[in-house]
Amino acid sequence: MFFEDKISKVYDPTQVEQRWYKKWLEQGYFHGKVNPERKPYTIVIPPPNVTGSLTIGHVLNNTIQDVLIRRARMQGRETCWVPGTDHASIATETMVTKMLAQKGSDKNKIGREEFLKHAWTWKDEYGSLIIKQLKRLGCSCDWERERFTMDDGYYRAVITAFVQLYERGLIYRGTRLVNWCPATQSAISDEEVNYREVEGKLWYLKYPVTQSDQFVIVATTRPETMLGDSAVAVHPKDERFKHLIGESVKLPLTDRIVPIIADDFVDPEFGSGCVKVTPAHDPNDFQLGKRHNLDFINILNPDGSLNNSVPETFRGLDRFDARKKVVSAIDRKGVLENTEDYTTSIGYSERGGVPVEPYLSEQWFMAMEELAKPAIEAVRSQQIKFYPSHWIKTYEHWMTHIQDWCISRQLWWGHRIPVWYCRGNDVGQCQLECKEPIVSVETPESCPACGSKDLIQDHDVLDTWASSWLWPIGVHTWPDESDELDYFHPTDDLVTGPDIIFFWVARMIMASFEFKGEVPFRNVYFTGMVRDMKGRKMSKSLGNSPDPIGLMDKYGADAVRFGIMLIAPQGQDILFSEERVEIGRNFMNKLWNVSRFLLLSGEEIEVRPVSELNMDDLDLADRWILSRLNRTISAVDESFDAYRFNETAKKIYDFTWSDFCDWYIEVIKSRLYGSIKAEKIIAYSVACHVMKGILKLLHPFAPFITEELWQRLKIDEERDLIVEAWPEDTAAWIDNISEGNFCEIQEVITGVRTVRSEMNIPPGIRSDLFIRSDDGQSLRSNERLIKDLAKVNDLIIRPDVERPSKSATVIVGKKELFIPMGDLIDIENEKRRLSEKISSLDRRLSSVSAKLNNHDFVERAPKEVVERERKKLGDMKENLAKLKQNFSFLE
RNA sequence: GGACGCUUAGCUCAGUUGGUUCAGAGCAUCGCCCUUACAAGGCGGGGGUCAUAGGUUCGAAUCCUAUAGCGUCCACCA
Repeated sequence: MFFEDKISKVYDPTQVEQRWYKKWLEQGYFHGKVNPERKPYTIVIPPPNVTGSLTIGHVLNNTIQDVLIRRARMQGRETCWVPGTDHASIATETMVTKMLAQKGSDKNKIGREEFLKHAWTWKDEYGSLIIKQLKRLGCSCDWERERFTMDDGYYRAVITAFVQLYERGLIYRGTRLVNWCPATQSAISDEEVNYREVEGKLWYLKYPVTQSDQFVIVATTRPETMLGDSAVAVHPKDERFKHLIGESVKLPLTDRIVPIIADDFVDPEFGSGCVKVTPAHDPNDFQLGKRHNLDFINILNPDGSLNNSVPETFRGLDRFDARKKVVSAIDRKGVLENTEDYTTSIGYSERGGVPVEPYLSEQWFMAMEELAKPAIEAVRSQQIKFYPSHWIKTYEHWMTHIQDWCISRQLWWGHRIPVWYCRGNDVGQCQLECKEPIVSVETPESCPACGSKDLIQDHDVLDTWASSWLWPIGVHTWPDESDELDYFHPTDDLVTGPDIIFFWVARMIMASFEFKGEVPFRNVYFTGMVRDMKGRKMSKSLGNSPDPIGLMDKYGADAVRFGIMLIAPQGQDILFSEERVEIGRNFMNKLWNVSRFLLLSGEEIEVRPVSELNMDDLDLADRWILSRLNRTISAVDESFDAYRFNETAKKIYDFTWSDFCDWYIEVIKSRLYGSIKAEKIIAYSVACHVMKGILKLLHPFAPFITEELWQRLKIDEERDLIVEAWPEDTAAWIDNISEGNFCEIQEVITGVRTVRSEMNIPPGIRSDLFIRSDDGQSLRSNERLIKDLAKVNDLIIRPDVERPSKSATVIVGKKELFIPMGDLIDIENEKRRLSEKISSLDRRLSSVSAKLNNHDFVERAPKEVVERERKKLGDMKENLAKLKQNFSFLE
């Protein structure tokens, strides 16, 4: 009877997905234009690194954005989701350097210009991979607006921002102790350092006090830095060492004489109470050095090896080799007092993966305090909302303790700092003025002070985040004003991970205030981290990160999207496994098959819009499902607006599977297969209406399959689903009475099914059903429904029904159901069943009556609650009596 | 050291304002079914003193306090 070729039995996503993505693009549905008639809805993508490929984290993040933008599009907003990629200065440079190394080349050999050529080639080759993958996922980005953080326009934005901040005095150059990554040989920001606990040692060293035979003992985790010591410090009030303050020690190995100083910083309780001070290689010692005017002795080369400031035997050694050699040298000298095991936390370079060095160098910094002020206020005042809100505290803490930001990097791939230095003219005049750097958006032709053309540009590039912090304004036309910029900025929602709250979120807020005078976005949704089932982070080295493309090949993009949305509670980490995607896949298949049913069974049935149906012709089930649909719509809207996507997905899932498929479709089968034309039309029209409502609600989550099914079910004047109107909940369809009546019928059917199942009645065998009920009106008018779904032959509903012999009993509400079973009945089984029911009801009854016997409860609880409990007690007593009576018939 | 989060069925997790519908879902498990959309399915069953101890309340998975375990972030001790 069914034509298998018309619609397959199993949903096959592959060609459906490709076909629809192409069609949507051709129709220009993704592109947003300035349109004063409509309210804009904007998102900017957190630009993935050009070097990257799609991870499960990206799937989660971008699915959420697509869900948001698709719903907004259906709600009639002018949508614009700007995509793009990040040049990822240090990450990309590291990869290109590795690639060169494989070819036997290296960046210093080929020089800056040549290196950048390689980098651009690399970018052109790999940069589009993740973009392709996002398309595969179904992301409805405005691809005509795709940007790259180093394209020409964006470059100009970054440089302009630098110049403006310099002119405001917020960007300055200074010599400071910075986090130095010896692997990439560049400074990095505080945020790019990750601390890890490491098993190390604490070495106690004896430093001889000059002109005395005494020693002071200092403890250190880094003995090699003793080569750069320029003092020993003690606490000023420490009685043990008071007499030594102002004296000096002679450093072993270098024989340098350094003073013993007093400073509150020293904790007398720790170690020996004496601290060696290495101002050029430790942040605390740096402060000490400044306070006490000590020498800053830099002992390291940029690659982490020891330089010429140390005795010859140590020169050129790597810092870790030097440590070993220093330890054995002092041991031989007899000044190694003691060695202890010691766990300490060491900062590692996020990209380089090696321990960072506090390293004295000249860098560019951005003063942050002033920039932070409006940004703090915006979040505090809820002008920007965080979901979940507990991130506010983290944000505020960082913002109120904000440090100046080291923005220069000793790298080549990135935005080269727009600063030039004059090397003086031939005459050699105006040397003084030439010391001022020339900071300019345009490349200067000559020195404004002396006219020399011998200018040299700063070698360094900017931190990646000093470009991506402009993303919301930079992807449009900034620094140029335009209608577009004003129309699409601020954006509505930002979806990102909490791991970049400081790197990116906080800085974007500061940038938009600084350069555009307003917030960059109104809401920030922080996703959780995606982990494996053991709770471990996804990582390449663990091999536990699944390939999203492989998953999409196997299950379809919709299944992947829906599966992950179903398990992504707001702000909670997500334990991912393929099983989740299977749930998505199964649901898509369910959806496919219920549509298949409608398409195949409705071939010759006329469909009418529900609004044109005569209300009086609607069946109880029709009213019920329409009421449920409308409740679902408003529940979906509610959880959507609260950014609770997992809840939203779950509601659609439950309604579709349980209400629509398991009940409504089963219920209407008798009408559809029957011979009354009018009934067919009504049931089928309602079913199609509900189905289309489901497709609309689900479209943001599963765009491909819903569009495909929509096309097959839609009537001519309807548009493509992607731009169809989002469903409105029609309050008029909400029908409490029908819901109550239908629920009663569901209970009767389930009750009968349970008994049949427990009594092992084969499904092929139908039985009669007697219902004793004072109020059987609603049941009687739905006889057919009960008969079909409960496999009943004769249905007798009367207040005075006699209990047939050899029957099983079920109590539903106030009704007694009797199922005559003839010889199939197992009396012992039925006895056990009933007595279990009796004792369980007995237990619940006594708990309710205890409650009602409690004076305080009756006095203090709201009236409705007490009334409810009273009614409950009454019903329970009645039911208990019925059960007991029926039990007695079995004796 | 500071901040935040988590602990509910064998597993993975929902549970928004305390009170019918609060103890739920999926997977797993057990029983019966290839019933003309779907076995990636249908029907039915079993399974939890909601981490622990106190407290608030007539009433707590839900609010408060403490404890334990797990996790994340920030600061950092030479």
